[in-house]
Amino acid sequence: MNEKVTSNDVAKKAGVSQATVSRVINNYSFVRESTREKVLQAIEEMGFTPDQVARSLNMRKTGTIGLIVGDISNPFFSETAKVIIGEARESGFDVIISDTDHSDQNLGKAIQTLIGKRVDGMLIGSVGRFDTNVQQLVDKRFPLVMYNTRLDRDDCNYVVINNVKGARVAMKHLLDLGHQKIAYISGNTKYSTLYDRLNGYHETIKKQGLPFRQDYVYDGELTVAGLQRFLQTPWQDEERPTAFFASNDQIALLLMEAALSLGIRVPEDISIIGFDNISYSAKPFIQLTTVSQQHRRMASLALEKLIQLMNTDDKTLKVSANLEPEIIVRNTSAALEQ
Amino acid sequence: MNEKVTSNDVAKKAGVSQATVSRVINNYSFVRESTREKVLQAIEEMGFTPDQVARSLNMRKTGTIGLIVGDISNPFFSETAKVIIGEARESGFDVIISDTDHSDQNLGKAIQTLIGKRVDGMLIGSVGRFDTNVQQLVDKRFPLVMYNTRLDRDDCNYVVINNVKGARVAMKHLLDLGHQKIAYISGNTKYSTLYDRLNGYHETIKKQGLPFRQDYVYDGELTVAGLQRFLQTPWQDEERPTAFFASNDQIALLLMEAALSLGIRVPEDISIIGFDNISYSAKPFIQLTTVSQQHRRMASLALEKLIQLMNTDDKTLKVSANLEPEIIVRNTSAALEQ
DNA sequence: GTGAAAGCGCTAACAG
DNA sequence: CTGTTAGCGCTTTCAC
Repeated sequence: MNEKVTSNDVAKKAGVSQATVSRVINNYSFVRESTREKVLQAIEEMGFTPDQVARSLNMRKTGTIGLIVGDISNPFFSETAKVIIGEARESGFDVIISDTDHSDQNLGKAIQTLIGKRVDGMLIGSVGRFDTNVQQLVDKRFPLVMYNTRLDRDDCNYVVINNVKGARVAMKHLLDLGHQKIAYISGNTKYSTLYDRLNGYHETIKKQGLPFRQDYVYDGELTVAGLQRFLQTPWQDEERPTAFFASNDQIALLLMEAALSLGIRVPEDISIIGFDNISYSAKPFIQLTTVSQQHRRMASLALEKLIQLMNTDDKTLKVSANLEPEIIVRNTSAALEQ
Repeated sequence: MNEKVTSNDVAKKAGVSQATVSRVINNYSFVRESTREKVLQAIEEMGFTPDQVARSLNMRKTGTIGLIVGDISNPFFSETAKVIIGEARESGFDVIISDTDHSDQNLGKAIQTLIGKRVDGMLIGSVGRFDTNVQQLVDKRFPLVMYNTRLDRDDCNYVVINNVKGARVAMKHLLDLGHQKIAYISGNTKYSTLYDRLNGYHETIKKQGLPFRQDYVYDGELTVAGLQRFLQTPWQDEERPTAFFASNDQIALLLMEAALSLGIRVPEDISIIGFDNISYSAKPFIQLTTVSQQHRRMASLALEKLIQLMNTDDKTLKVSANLEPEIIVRNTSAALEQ
């Protein structure tokens, strides 16, 4: 910024050695009060701000963590990011955010630049089950905690909910309301989260002895137009799904849009249940029934675990946590009218 | 990460000097092809990633910019952040995000840590008109571009729309629909954006020869409960506002919630117009009439300007830009029924 | 073309 | 308590 005042300049002005300046900015205890004050005053007068870059270089830590998400404009991620940024700061960390747009290639690049920047640890909210870039990080035992999604291996650190169970809970809710013909809108199953939810759906269908119909599972483009086409599938009347389980709230909202545009009423004509409980789902004009994955708590825990990881030398420490899914019944699901 | 491989290690392995390694990772031209390849191979084999911290230290730049916003979970900011993060990466910058929770004190601290981290520049989306911390940055000619809000002085860099005009446009829309009794829901006027919009409201009221009523302006707590109380103000029937101008979309949504909970229909009973055009406002179950401030374009421009600023030594360069407000008419505003 | 050497601004022993 | 001395891992002259 202005004419680069360094600890050396401060030292000269205060008439002490540069090391002493370093001692006072680091609150080292054994500095005579009078010299401490001299230094402090010089710092004040010269507008000195310690250079964290230099500091990082020989401390081998930067006080920065990397946060990688698939889409920061998705409320799920912006809401978790808020928690992470806030609590990280309280613990003395800044956070660099990378947005991958759900591309594996971008994820790879993001990891590379973050490694280059020597972040002390990473939090990853979107990672494919078999992502090779993240696998390598794990193999290297780089301090890393995944949340929301995780790799398909156990020797890694993550905070997730039991998504199979979450899907089961969602299905049970629909079944309890009398629905039997339940369609599923799948997101990209490269993510464990979405893969597990799909499995929970399948599992429930099977356990209930319901016929499995491939045409009840949508895995096309996640746009209003695509979902409109799905809703307009030429089912026989008695085969038409009466309930739709969307693999997350964003998708559920899209589905609600599609239904609305087609004059299909929710929940009168069809019931809809989502997953995640993003804050918009609670809005009175939406009132989406959904399953909470306690995302703020998840974010908070993930950071807490990461900090543990960064503070230990035990390369074998496991810090994963599992949260419980929780159903939130609102107005988009209703009993099936006979 | 793993056992810290440095350019020195690479140099030894490749049988060249460390300086040469530096030359190849920086794509310096005058390196013999054969030695370049030797080095590249050693880098590959050893899994070497250049230490950007060391690099930053003597290049006096970090390739990192700071982004400060009032609330990253607000879609306006997460959507602009997405643009900024994406385009910054394309230009070789990472971004550290600070979330101030709209507190001036947090803003001050955020600036301090970002300065300490030696970011190459800053983008600030939320700054009070007279904020002293940011004033100091401007005085120092630190590379800084504000967007959305700005300081109340002209010798600073910003990208904003003409908010007075935007408010005028919003008011005109309501007036054209026959509304005369128009209430205004004010946000915190420490922000230029919200200050200007309030002025645009006042100005229009005056120019139209409409009576100015203090009880038409709400500047209480921005919660559903607070807005419910406002809607329940014991106005005489003929004094009851027929239209509400909310100073931004978030607030408009809260107002819609409040109205809904009170059984007040929009737009049948009251018209509502917002400001910002966040993506949720376009959702079919919301369909909020609003004024766009082209926020993605604003973010993109702000970053572009910042990059200009960071690439010049001309400390007097001014890079501000003004965008035009644009009304988006949807379903929350309707002609006044006589 | 390539090596040697001098820092970038700080922290961390090690003396005294 | 405080100064001196090495680096941290790079980039960048300046020679050869």
